[in-house]
Amino acid sequence: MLTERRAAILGMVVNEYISTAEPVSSRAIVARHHLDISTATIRNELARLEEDGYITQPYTSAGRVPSDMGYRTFVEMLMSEEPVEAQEQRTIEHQLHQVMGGLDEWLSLSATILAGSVGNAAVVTRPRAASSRIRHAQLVELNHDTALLVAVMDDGRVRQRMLPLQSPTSQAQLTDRAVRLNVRIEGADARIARAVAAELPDPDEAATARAIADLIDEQRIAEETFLDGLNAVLKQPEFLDTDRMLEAVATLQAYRVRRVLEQAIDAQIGSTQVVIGREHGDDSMQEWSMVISRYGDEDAIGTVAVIGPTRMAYHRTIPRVRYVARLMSHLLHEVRQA
Amino acid sequence: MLTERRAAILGMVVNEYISTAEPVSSRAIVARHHLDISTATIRNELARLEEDGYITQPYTSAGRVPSDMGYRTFVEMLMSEEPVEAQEQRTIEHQLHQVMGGLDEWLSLSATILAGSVGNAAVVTRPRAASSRIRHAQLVELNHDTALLVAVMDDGRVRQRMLPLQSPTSQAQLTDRAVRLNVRIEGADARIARAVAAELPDPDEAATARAIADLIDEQRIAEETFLDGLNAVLKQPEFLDTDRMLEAVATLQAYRVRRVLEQAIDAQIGSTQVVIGREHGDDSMQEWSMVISRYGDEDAIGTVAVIGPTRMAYHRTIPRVRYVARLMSHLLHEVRQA
DNA sequence: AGTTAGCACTCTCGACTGGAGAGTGCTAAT
DNA sequence: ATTAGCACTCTCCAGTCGAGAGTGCTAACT
Repeated sequence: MLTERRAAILGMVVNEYISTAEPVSSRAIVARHHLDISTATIRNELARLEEDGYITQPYTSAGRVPSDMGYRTFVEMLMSEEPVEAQEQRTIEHQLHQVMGGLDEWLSLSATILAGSVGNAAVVTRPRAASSRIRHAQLVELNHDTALLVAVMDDGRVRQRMLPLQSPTSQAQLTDRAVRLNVRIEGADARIARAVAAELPDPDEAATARAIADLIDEQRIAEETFLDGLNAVLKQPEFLDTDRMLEAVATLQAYRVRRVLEQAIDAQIGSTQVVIGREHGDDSMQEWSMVISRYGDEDAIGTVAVIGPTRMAYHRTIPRVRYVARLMSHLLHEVRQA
Repeated sequence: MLTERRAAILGMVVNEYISTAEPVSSRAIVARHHLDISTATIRNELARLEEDGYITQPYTSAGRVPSDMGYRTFVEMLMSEEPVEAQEQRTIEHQLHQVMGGLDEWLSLSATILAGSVGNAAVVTRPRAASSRIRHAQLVELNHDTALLVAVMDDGRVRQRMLPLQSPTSQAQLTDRAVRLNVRIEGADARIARAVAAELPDPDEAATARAIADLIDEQRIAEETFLDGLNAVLKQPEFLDTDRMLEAVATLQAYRVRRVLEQAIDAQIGSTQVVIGREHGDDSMQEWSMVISRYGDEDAIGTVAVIGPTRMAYHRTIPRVRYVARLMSHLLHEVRQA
């Protein structure tokens, strides 16, 4: 049973370990919090906490280190979130409004800002439309047997693909074809676009419509990720031997991270999910935690996440991830409102 | 004076050091090449080479390590390039033809392939048009006071930017405006686009033309880089303490690399440039070498480069960089031919 | 002249050792 | 239930030592 006092002590252990990265001793706890109980009492409680699996010792007679379960309890019951100060909010919003370039730049910048704010790596994925629709298509002549198909999607993103031409076609003819197609296909999702393609008598037009349908599908699936803050993570004391550092670089650049993001796909927008150490299925993620949040709306959903060692400042990270996710929902909304 | 024998010995030292990463001893040289002269003779020659600055000793009575000048001499006079085997060429071309996505995917994939092929990090930059021209512009309604301006450039790339509208404008009106503008502006570079803007009576149309001119400029300047192979470099023995590893990560992610690429801007297309250690102006690049090649044609030029420790397999890297650059020139040509 | 055997000398590197110090668990008293 | 006291464990660091690798120099040899 986790008595109130034991819970309090667990909280102190986690807090202390998060800030010092050193196993926490009974003496450190008493000294730091000016407690009126003795170190021996603390030691008894620590023994119980260890028995119950909340903390472990790296070796006999060293201080205590939180286990995954310890962190989990901390996150769910013990921690008090550190709000994002108005000052910091202004800084972040300001940086984010600097760039009026395009979606990708926003996303990349968001990852950078978030990573900087929490001192760990951050990942942002492109919003993926639940059901993507096309807003507008255009055909541009590239050479005598190829055209470029450019499609603007309803979330403001642009996709392109080369389109082989059966017969030489002038730019004027291409523009004409695009105009005709737009009338029929505007606002269509992939399924409707295919249906339209099937009805079109002209084979070239039909091929174009099918290509558009493909683009819509790709749009729905392609989930590019923007990662930043590698340097920041690698400076954490958990990686101060080379093997671990190499492993860390490999882990962060691998697909695994993406897979975890996909696992969290059922999370609610607005809510923030925390995955700690072994809670990832993946062995190579044992020593990592992720704080994940979704952004967007019913139609298009992306992911913001922070990745770092399990010894992570959850009480700072969680509100910051949530804040950035909310900000990005707003940004996305600004672009998408038709 | 660099006698013939001394040059040969220098070559052996460099080769040996490149493959073992250990200071090269007189005995190792004799043993490896079954020479008919004694280690003492080699030692005398090594002493002369050191006197002349081609090699150094990490500490008294250790083996010899090439200096920057030693590598330079090796690259220019001693090395024999290892050609890219037909088999490897096929593999690379095959991988590169897998993706028919878009320019960016090609570039990113090229960096990955090159990095894998030489076991070091690789950087590829987007081709930058010497003078960029627009091929086609399109306006798409986003909401009542914003439109999306989409411009297809003559190298097939697409740039976009949001365009504030003075007064509510329908999609039909926007399309109409785009058609009118295209007539005047197709094939224009930034300067011409500005001239057209100045002549247009309608303020909205003029604003659009100016925005197009800005996009053309951005296109010319924006030089996005694709980096891959971080893991590969970090596995090199020169980084097996954490400080150096961290430094390496920082160096590779910093702008410095980009600056060096810009320095090499006057290089001929087709030629390959090697910058070794202190030859970079930058102190933080002391221990790095780059093999740089340009690709493209008179109109649009990009850069391919490999970055690694000065102890780099130049004889393998140089032909591979050259080969990939040539390949990318072809690819670019395929897209650009109008 | 250039080459080479022989040898003393230098420097690194890994293994080993021996406290010092931090921290615990246990026992017995409060 | 709490606590003082103490023996015990384990890490970490600094110092030491010897083995080994490699050189430079000298003197003899071709």
